[in-house]
Amino acid sequence: MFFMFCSSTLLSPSFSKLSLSLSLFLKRMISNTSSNSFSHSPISLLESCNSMYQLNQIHSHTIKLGLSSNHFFLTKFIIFCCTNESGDVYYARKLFEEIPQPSVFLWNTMIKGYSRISCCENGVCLYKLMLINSIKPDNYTFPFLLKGFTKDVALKYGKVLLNHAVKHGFLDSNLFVQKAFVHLFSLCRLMDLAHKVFDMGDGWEVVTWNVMLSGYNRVKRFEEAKGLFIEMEKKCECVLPNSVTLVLMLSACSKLKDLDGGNYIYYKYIRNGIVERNLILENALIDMFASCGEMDAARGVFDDMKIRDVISWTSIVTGFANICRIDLARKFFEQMPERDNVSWTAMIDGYLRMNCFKEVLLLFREMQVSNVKPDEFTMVSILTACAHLGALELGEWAKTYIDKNKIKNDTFIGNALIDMYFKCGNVEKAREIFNVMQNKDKFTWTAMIVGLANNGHGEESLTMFSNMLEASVTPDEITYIGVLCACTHVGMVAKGKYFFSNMTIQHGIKPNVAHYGCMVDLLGRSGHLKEALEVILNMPLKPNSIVWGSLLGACRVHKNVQLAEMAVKEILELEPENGAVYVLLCNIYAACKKWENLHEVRKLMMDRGIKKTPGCSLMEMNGIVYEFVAGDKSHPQSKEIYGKLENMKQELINAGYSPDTSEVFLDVGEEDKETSLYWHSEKLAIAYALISLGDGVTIRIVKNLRMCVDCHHMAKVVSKVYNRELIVRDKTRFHHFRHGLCSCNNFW
DNA sequence: CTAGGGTTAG
Repeated sequence: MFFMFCSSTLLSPSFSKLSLSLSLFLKRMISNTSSNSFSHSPISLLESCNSMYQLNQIHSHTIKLGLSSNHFFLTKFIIFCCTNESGDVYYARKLFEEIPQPSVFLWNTMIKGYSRISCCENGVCLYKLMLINSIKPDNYTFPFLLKGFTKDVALKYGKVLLNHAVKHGFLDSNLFVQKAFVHLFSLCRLMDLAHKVFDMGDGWEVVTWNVMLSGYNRVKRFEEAKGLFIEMEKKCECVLPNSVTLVLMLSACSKLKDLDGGNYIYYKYIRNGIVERNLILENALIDMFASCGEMDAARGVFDDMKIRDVISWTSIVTGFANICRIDLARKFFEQMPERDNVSWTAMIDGYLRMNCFKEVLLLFREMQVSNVKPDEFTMVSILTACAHLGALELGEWAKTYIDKNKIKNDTFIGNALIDMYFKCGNVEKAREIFNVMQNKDKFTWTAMIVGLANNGHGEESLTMFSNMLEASVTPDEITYIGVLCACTHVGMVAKGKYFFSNMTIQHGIKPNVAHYGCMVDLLGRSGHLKEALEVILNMPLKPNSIVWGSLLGACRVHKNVQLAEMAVKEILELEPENGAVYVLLCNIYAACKKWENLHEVRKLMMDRGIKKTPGCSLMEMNGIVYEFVAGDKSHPQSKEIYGKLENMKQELINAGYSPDTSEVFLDVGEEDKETSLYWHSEKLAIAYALISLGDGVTIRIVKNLRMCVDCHHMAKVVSKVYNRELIVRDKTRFHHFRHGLCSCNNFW
């Protein structure tokens, strides 16, 4: 009735007439509040008000009637403004200020209002004000207050508020208060605290269990989520998992690659229909199977689904990409009815995993054409591809794109940028990014340590490492690989040994095969071949081909045929198809002029039908990446390039370059090896750069194999004769050439 | 309270 009255008030042109009746109505209402004639209860009438506009009407009339400070009305107004969907909390606050001594109830209502509109800082202010006014919080205060907290605010005030709740005795008595704190600590990732509070309560409903599980998932403590779930199952009389619980558990199993756990959930709860299926649950199932590599099972779920969304499809694409079935991933990707940025990024990452960087960039272009906006995940992948291609211009374009399109510049992006700049040889820019990054994680520091080491700044790399420790960031096994790398690249044998032993002593990291590989590399490159061999023979793990490969590389440098033979035999035991190893042995024999042995190996290769994969070099120009393969003539300007090489040769020889063909042999196909017109891929790239790149532009080349002596020598002379800066990144290290100087002093 | 994609080394 009152609602109708209000409505007509709003619509009627003769508002004043009606407003008179309202005044009368209100007066009667007040005089009636204590009477029993509630058949037309004034309270219930007021409560049927449902917009701020209506509330304003009533309020202004109470003012006209001189009832502006009437407690009953103010309270009702505040409740409306704080709890109704359309209520204006700031309006409530003004009214609240007019009440000289508000009750706890009113304080709580105001706090609840701020939580409703997600102004939790205001809620906290009010809570503080409440304490200042000597009002004690009750067991409603905390649930209302905490409800609207964001992660940051929760972190800022969570612990203090917990102390308050303990002090007032709510925490061990009131389930609602406990629940509010479990939610809060789970939200701000303080899972140990959340668990503590959780253990104080008993008989939790399923939602609270779920909050705990999702909290553990959020902080990637999946094992503990599993443990909690097992605990939950023990209490099956009191609480049963629902579909949300199962989704959380499947997600944990997916991240743990725990197929047994995933199957357990599937068979116990899902397959038999104990818990009803829904789209989210089925997608979680697909994801679990897919990340465990069980694509048949994943397909089974996928095929049986009544409704599939873009997430279902993307999970299948990701699953195939993860087991390196890029063809099947692509097939499903093509068949998708719609693709979002996650689908595109998943496909892009599939190619990244296969080291198909050109496909990455092609796909990215396609993505842009189809008008799907990349986000920070996509851009990390693009930057990673640029890093591997040595595509600095493209990488810088990506950075500009990120800035321009306001893509979230998070730690992942920063790390990827640092890595990209280092891999393109731009140390200065990498440092710049590092310096402005506000959140540095272990990846950031590791990228710096590795990047500086690779670019010949070994000392600075080790300084970074001590800065990292000072910043209380815990290094992992990869950080230590970087540290050992730094020692190797500047020949600090003693320091390397020191760090190798310290890694276990200080940080409890057991050296893995790769670390032993680093030690072999460190000792071998610096000429301590016997010691390097001892490391291999005494290591507690089975040496893999990389470890033996390090020794082999060192033998090549220091021309130790005996050890090299031994290493090769070991490697060929492990990888009989590894063409590069045969080639390396041939190179060693060639370097020592042991022609007979060389022919033997050559014959062995022929008999076994081993073919060496051709080396290739990449170079970027104007954002386009060019690929050069040794001896190849497919480039449209091939003639020019070879011409340039021929006339370069004389100029270079005049400037002190003497061609060294000892290592050429096996890089060439059968037909080409007799001709003198054979050129390494990086030489083709250099020649092309000299033809096409303007003066003063740095020539940047990425080579997928080890740079040979001859090319190294030639690059040095090129930088002098043509006054060019040259950066060549090969499989094992960076080579900077400027004015004929090489920053890679202990190249060998 | 619930589902999909990201960074480092060898």
